[in-house]
Amino acid sequence: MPKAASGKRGGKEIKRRSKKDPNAPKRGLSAYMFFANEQRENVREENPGISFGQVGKLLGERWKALNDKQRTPYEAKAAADKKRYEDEKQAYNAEESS
DNA sequence: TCCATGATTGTTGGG
DNA sequence: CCCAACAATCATGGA
Repeated sequence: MPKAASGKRGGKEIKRRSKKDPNAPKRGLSAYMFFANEQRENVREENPGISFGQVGKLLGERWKALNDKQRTPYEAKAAADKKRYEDEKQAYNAEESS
């Protein structure tokens, strides 16, 4: 029964679905997004010519290689971005009432 | 009330 | 143009 295993996010069958809502209040970015934004340059700089597969995986590895304190700045960004989403959500809620 | 799921975010690089 | 691993997220809804 491939239906998630309770607490843990079960699988990895993720497939982005364009938009399903009218104004689609997109969520905020994730800490990893901000981390990638900065590391992408660094990682790619140390590995010039590597494909995304290498960068992507490598990126994720060092992402966790950081300490919670190091992720803080990224998480902070994610939190700020989330707020951004809240705003969209509000507009979405307001507009929703036709 | 609680859980789970879905939708989304961004990187690179290529078919 | 879209997807692919990588990670987080976290708000919403369905029971």
